[in-house]
Amino acid sequence: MPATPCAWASHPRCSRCVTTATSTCSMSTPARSCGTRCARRLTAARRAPSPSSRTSSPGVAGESQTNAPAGGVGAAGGGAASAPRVRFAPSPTGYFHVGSARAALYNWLVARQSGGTFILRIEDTDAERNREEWAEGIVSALHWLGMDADEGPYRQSARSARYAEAIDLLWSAGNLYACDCTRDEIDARNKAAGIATPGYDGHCRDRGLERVGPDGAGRALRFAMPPEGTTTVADVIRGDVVFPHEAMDDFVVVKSSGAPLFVLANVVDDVDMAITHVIRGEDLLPTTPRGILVWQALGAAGWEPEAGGGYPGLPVFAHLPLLVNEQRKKLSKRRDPVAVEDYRDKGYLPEAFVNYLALLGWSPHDGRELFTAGELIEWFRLEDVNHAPAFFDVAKLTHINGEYIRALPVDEFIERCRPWTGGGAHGGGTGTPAAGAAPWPAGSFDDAAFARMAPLVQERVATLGEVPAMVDFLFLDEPPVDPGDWAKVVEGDEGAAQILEAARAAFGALEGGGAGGGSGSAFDAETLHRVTQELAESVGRKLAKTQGPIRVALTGRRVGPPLFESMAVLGRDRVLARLDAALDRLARSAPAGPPAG
RNA sequence: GCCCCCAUCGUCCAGUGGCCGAGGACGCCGCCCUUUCAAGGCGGUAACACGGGUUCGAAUCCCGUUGGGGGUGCCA
Repeated sequence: MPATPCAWASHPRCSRCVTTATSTCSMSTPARSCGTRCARRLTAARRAPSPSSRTSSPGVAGESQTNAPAGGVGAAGGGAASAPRVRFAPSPTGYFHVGSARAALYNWLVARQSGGTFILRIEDTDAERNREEWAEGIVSALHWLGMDADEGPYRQSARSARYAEAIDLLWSAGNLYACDCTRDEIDARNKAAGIATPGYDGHCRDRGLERVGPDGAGRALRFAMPPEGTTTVADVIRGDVVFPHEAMDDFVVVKSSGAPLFVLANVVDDVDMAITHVIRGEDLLPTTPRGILVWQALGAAGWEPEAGGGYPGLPVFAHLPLLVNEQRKKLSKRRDPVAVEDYRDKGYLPEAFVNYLALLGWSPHDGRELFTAGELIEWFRLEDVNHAPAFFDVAKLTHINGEYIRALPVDEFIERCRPWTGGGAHGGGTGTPAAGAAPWPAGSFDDAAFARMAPLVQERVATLGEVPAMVDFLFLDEPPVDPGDWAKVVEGDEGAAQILEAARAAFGALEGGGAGGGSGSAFDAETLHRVTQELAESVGRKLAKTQGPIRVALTGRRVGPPLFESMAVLGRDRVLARLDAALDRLARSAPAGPPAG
């Protein structure tokens, strides 16, 4: 097998690495990327068994098939010659999977960094997966992430005529044969043959069945595999992956209903849409050789792509490592938090989410972990993507989200909170939790009050969804008393009543803001801090221990934004009223009196 | 069963034959700061799966083992 040049078309000087497996790429920036990966691929290629077989099957020629360009970089699909055309091709499932989001991101990055086209194609050939709102959900999730498609969304369900053409063509060319075996029959034969869990045994391959049975029912159509030889997937991330044909069975390409299956529809679309780079999950790697065979069979049969311009060479492939859970298993929707919409609703910022997604399987050479989409586009390299599955770590996502929130200008932070605070109108599009998510009555939100608290809240939350609980005490008539906090910090503290009484007196002596009365001191954070400090000294406690009961009385919880600012925003009247109420409640629930003895 | 992929701290990455007595980040632990909680600062914990080989020298290259994962559908 000849040395294989790097298939990564956009790489300006990759052809330098072609010569031998030991040659070192001399390109300067970024130094490691090209030389290393190409070296990897070359060694992988050397490992591949040399093709030797020949076939007379109805399928395509049985020689070693590969998507590696034969004569140099420029031969790989349209990828090298023109701007890349990448596609994100999810099947609608009712929600947007984080793994899909990452695949979409990597595709989007390749398009953006190369002046290419990012195409969205909904793979809904399966009638069960064909709900309109599901497709809309994909579009809106992509929009939220800032990755709008340049083309599409195309719907496979709207392209059946095209698939029918391809099927007829392949049938005429002898690549397909009809099969009327049932799954049970196949299993029975395999079992009899002593094979545990096998594929199709080729039973109908030479029976010459018609596409339609005597009863008028359609038959499934299988692709006739070349019996010998191998097909090689030249993968940008993994190098050459060789699949012996003898280990692949004759796969079904058309259902008995006449509907096309994944490999067929997927390849027809990629050809028609002139896709140059196929970037998707590693779970599709084992089916890629099938797709390559179909791609080649279609070309050999004279298929004319919708896009025109002649039949395209194979696309460049890149199979991304899977995203896994703590059990190292593929993320499952049943037990793992995989819906992007849920993260959106919890208050994760799209830019933070994208940042984290990018880090799952890739990182810039300088070790930076926080970067803008623009920097990502500039630095990202598909060939630098890791090979091993990555654990989707919500804790780290959350940390990064917190970094992004804290970096926001306060004004923007306030705006971004609107979907959760309910105050004013918000721009729509990015927002999200269901309307009325805020825990207070619609009309009681006070923009000015929230604005005063915002800087303090901003540095205390890691997600926007945590914001309401930080400020709800300001917009509710009664503080939302946490039973546990009340029991521990107020009821459980023998000095609480004394502190509350003293606080009531000290704060009451301050002016409420208007003129007249009081000590002449304003009801502001600085003064409140000083007064509370004095109060603490008078009862012989530290400020930290003193503010506890007051905090719970006023805000209902023992943790929250700084107390004195909170009190200032609350205002003198409400502070005094809540202190009274707390004293009242304490008197009723826990009759005072020192414990005996 | 068969085919394929993968293997550095608990996690995500850095590492591409000597600069590695392995670096960063998240998490965790401790200290500092401090009106709670965060944030921030400082310090700490913790990994090259195993065995062979190649080499003067291997986390790095090769082979094998083990382990994990994916695929094996008239799903995608």
